[in-house]
Amino acid sequence: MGACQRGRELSIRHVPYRYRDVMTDKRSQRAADRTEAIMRTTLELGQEIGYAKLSIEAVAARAGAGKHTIYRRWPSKGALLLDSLLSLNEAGLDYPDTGDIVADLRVQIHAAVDLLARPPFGPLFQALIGEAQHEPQVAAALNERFIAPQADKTVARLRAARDQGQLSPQFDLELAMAILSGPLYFQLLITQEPLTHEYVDRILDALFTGIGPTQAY
Amino acid sequence: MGACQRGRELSIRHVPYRYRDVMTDKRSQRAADRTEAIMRTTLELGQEIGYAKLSIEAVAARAGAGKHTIYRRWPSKGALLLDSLLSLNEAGLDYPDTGDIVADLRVQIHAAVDLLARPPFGPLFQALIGEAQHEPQVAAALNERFIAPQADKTVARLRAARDQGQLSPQFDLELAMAILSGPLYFQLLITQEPLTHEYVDRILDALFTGIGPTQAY
DNA sequence: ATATCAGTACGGCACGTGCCGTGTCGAAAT
DNA sequence: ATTTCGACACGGCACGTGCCGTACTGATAT
Repeated sequence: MGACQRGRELSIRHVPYRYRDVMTDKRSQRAADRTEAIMRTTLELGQEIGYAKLSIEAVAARAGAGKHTIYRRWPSKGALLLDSLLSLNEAGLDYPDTGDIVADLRVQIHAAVDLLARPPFGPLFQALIGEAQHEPQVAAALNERFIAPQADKTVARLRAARDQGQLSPQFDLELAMAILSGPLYFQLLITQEPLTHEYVDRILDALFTGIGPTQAY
Repeated sequence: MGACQRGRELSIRHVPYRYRDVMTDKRSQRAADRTEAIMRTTLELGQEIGYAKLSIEAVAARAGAGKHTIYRRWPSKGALLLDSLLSLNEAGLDYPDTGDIVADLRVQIHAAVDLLARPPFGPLFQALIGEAQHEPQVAAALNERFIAPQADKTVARLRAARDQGQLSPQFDLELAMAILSGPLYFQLLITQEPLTHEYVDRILDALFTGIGPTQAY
């Protein structure tokens, strides 16, 4: 604990300033390669033995890296795993706007569910959310870099539908997003029953039968 | 170390522990007292230093108990904390049926939120849900002994309302429970914004404006 | 010459497990 | 009725293990 307490913005990773934007010089390139190798190894090992048994020592050993190299960049196991998971998704997912709000939400949420609740990365995501419950820094980074962007896209799609008159002008976009997402995380984290596309569809059907454009809500 | 190594018979001192003894004889009563003292200490220490820093060694030390006594009864820190938290709520909470489904749900959910998201026990509950993400046994126990009973009460109240004609006969009770509960856990575990009564009310208003008795859903 | 690296060693902490001697109990023997 | 005994859980202690996070080394690359 307590490595690098200096507030470095919202980023969890400790990237020296000179590595920030300039990927052109060879030194930065080397560092980036090592960083990527470490993250790849983290995902490998994590899938093999699970988050609980995953240790930084083991990652360093398999990656052929020194522990110091890892601690230089990440303050905790959670931060390392978060970066590793997000490195696969840096571009983010793009979602359609076909004009059919329910169909588009379905595509969007199905994709999120596949990423979050299915192998190979679902179990690691789930464990990371667990870790966030007693590591505020991990919680903040997870929110900012994964949850919020995903939520923003959902809200944006809902807003477009409202602007097109498919939803009531009083429709509360943020609340609707929470009502759509909540049951999925409830199923994933609390009841821990399988989170299927069919379940997503049932929720969408239930909600949009009741909150269609003709409803006051 | 090797003081008394002579002539010890090979008797097995530690016979497998039978978990639930009959509480009639004094021996069992003493054991129950010890158990309660350990759980009380667990909650004390947990509130002071948080779940992450809570160690079984520290609990044993403060409770004046041996580590063995703890390991004899609980397989993990999570199991110990779960028992400790639930020991306060053994009776469970009773909820009203005034005939007004929305008002009754509000009372019910407000009480659950107060327990789950407010000091003194909210943070510990939250950490325990986190632990459940990488300890399946904790997850199962948490579900069986806290989540499911709470959900059952919500479903029961919804069923009564449906039987009284306040909800459509096609109303899916389980799904509605998940849609009611989900956003709360989403707020608690994912966005980690404050979980207020006002937020609960907004969700209830939003949902029951849309899913009243005249709706097909 | 400078900086980063892998490798290694270290102190610290909590884990989970042995064994010790003690105290309390109920049952059997005296 | 008193004593003796075995069964059992207990607090305490020490052990070996595993991982933590840090510090130092010499090699390597620019």
